[in-house]
Amino acid sequence: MSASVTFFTADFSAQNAPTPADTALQAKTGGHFIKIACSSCHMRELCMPIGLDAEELRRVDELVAKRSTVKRGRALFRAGDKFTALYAIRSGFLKTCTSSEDGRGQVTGFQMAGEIVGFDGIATDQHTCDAIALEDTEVCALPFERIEDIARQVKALQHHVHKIMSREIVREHGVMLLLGNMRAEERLAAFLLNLVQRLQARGFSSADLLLRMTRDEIGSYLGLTLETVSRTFSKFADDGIITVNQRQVHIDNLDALKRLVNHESCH
Amino acid sequence: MSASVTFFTADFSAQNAPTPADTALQAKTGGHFIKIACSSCHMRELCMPIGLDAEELRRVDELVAKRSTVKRGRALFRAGDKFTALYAIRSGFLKTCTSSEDGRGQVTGFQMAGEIVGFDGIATDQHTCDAIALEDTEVCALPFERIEDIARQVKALQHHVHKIMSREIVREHGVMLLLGNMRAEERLAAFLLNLVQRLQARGFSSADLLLRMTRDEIGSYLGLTLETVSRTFSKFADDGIITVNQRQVHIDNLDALKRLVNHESCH
DNA sequence: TGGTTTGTTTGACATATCTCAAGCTTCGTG
DNA sequence: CACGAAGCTTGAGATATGTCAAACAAACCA
Repeated sequence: MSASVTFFTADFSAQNAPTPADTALQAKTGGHFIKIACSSCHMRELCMPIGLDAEELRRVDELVAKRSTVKRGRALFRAGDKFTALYAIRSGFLKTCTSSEDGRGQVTGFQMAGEIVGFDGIATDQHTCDAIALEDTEVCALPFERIEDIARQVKALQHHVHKIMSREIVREHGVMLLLGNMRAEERLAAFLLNLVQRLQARGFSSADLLLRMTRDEIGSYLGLTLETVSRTFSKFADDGIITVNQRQVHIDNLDALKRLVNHESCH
Repeated sequence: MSASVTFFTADFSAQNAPTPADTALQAKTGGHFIKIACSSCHMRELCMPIGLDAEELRRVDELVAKRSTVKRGRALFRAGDKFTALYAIRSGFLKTCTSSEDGRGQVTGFQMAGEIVGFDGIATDQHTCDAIALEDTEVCALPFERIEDIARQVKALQHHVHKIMSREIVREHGVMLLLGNMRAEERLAAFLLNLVQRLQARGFSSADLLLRMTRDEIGSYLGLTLETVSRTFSKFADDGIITVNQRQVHIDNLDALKRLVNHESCH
């Protein structure tokens, strides 16, 4: 993955007609000029550094180059692509996955609105993983050179970028712990808890979730086969912990899930 | 882990007597004033951004606050400690490890000279993992606020910091792939190859290596038990791929190791 | 120097998860 | 609407790795 953390995104207000002075804040998308401004994005509280003054806000608003839509199944970028920008997810859902020379693949993360992808590309100026849309997804391209330019002027933005990358590193530590130490039930429980927690932070129900990914993709992320994922879902359902209807999952017993992750059940 | 990538470190030249003008470049360590300057560190090519002009070099030299030694078995920092600085490893060897609430631990990385640890702390201003010295280790403390201040002035340093954090993210993707997809032999082969590759970049033999960590620590990093690690070492030795004498490992057949990682042998 | 601790190796056995296979459901498309 | 493809579930059996145990080696310390 490249990031699964909140940042800043750009807002789309159809009623805002462009003016000549807006040039720096505009982007042509699908034949329409749209105003792009992080400061008015509804994802703002989730993503922006706080405490910016007016001047700083103005600068940060210049971050977004353009907004675009990635159709379900299509790639936002692929391993090997030249790295030019980070992408803030405005809506939708992505997975990021690496693959090794011999063809093994690994889903490294799932990203949702308010999160940023693309950090993997900075190291070598080339992306090292694919970012694939699991549903139609709107993203704002943030040219990385522009991010660096503005970060040199706006201290809060600079620190924000560092925090986000650090969070991504910490997140991956958590995944390593999961992959290295947990058993199938614990992994799936941790996965579900992480998803609902992130959805809840975005105002969604903390008990209902619609999985955007296949059992295979969950398995890849968790280091399990799709069959084990499926069986574990069934087991949780039998135990009355969740109700599963295809990709629709309802959490009936949150505490039981938490206990599973904390190892309090078995052994 | 916090980082396993090269950065900048400070050099220690005992013959350099301090002058009053040196104040900003000095640190008191063990009662002796020592001159600390990244620009003259023997790890420089490994770690510093290149192409700095004289003025930029001067600024970057102000990064290091102090140099200190961490005795084998002692912690450089621990999860929960307040985050104030990154640490450049001048010599020695570290491991970083996280642990979950229920007491499970996971070694997230091994770091050697020329690499930086501590990035995990930026996100929350607290470290989230322990950094433990596996042998007596010299580190340079780089106060993070100072890094950010100078990065705002020196573009090359700013980009360097971003690259290093990105590299760490990419490295962890690799570990995730290893933990999620590989079998014991492949994991250990990948581990050994990674170690010799990094040692080789530091001028050491590409065939001989002295493991600084226990079988248990290797196992934790690779998501295996120490017994499996031990057995796999024995298997490699039986197959004539390596020669093992305690922690001294000689690689007899590098290609065989590479083939193992690339899955070309089994299945 | 000897005794204790820590780390390593190896064996026997248990088991969680994988593999292979079949049947079923849902979704997309012509 | 029907067909095919893709995704999901479940079962039976195989196996890689974990667990437990014992013996050994090395390192450390009094």
